[in-house]
Amino acid sequence: MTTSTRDKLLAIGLEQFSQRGFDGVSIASIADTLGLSKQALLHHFSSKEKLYGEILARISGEFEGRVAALTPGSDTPESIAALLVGLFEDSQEHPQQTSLLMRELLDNSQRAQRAGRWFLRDFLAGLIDRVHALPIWRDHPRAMAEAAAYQLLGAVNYFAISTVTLRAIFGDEEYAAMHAAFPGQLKAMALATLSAGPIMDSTSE
Amino acid sequence: MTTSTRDKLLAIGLEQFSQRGFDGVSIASIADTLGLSKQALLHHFSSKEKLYGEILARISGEFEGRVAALTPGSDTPESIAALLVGLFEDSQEHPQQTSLLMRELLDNSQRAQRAGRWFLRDFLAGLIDRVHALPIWRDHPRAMAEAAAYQLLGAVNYFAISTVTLRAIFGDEEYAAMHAAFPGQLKAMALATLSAGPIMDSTSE
DNA sequence: GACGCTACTTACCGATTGGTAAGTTTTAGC
DNA sequence: GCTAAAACTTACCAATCGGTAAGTAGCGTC
Repeated sequence: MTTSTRDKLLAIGLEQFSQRGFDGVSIASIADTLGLSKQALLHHFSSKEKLYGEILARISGEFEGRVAALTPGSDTPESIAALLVGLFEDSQEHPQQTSLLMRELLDNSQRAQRAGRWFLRDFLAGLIDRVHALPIWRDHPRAMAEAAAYQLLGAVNYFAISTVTLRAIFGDEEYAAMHAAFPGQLKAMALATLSAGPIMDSTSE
Repeated sequence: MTTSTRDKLLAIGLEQFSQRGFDGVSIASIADTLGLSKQALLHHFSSKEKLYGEILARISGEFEGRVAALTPGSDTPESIAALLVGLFEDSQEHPQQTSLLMRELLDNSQRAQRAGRWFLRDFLAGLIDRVHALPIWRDHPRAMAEAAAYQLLGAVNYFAISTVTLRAIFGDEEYAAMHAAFPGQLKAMALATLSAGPIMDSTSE
């Protein structure tokens, strides 16, 4: 059960980057946590960007892997709702990864555009495909399935990064109750939305 | 229509902080954009934290003000759905503010906890109250209304910060279609969720 | 036991950071 | 038109940033 220094650096990097962001963390801080000099870190990763890039590549890989594992064959509102609940559980098990990906979303105009790395792309396309393949959605514009899928995704991810704030606002007990109610409500919302199908809104903006 | 230097600094600070975060922006960069020295900035705001704090205080104030203005009297699923659509439109009109508040949510364990500033608190409590006051929700635990309200809020805010990424993934046309479909789908999802009421889920985790 | 490789260390670098000190220009009030 | 405050400037500072250079300690291999 000996973890390599390299892996420890990746783990601590994820922890610190997820909490304070790329610019908020110095490589010296990461190395210090392990009792190493920052040059020890630079020995394993030639630059700060490389370290961050590898952390990001790993978690987007894990993310896609977990999502692929969750995917069953048939497509019903129930199966997609179950996938979203699975996604919620994932986000709770890996809060640091969820936070880092959210930061990446906020920073996208700079880092990801340059790196050409869009971790969301394949996953999102798959999710939307499955919604759009449902009988009720099939004959309407794909954009409606996109909007609905992204709304459901947002419901999950926004909650996942709000733990600290919600605990502070509501207190531990109330937060625990909210957390317990979340998957059931999520399932209900997903089912209601997906079963109802797209709505041609008459009130335009 | 002469804007004071102070206000210009606040505006540019918001722009830059929302894009690159607190640690990603130097006060020199903000001052430079106005063609001023960084000490000119420090003349108006005694420190970087003070500048950031005032930006945050202003937008959370504006945010609460706009929400308060949106609030009608009666409470129906329709009125709450309309409020959420209004919130969506707000988030599109003020993307920088939405991004900064999202960053604040991610950083909460450090900055806001120290400052004791919880911009979400009153707004969230109000939103939840209104959901929980609906006849279908009234007799069930408040935690269920909390979960549902936060899910709907997440659907709005997550989309609002994803503009750059979604444009890059889907292209401008597809994004425009998705954007156009969003408010209608949001309204549908809110209506379906709020009208259905809380669901006592039999499948526990 | 010289070899090379991996895993580090100390020493150092220029650039940038937030912030202080002290002065100068501009504006407004009387 | 003197005065004082407000709005700046240049000069400077210690600390920290990411990164380079040049080692050194340990370790298996032949």
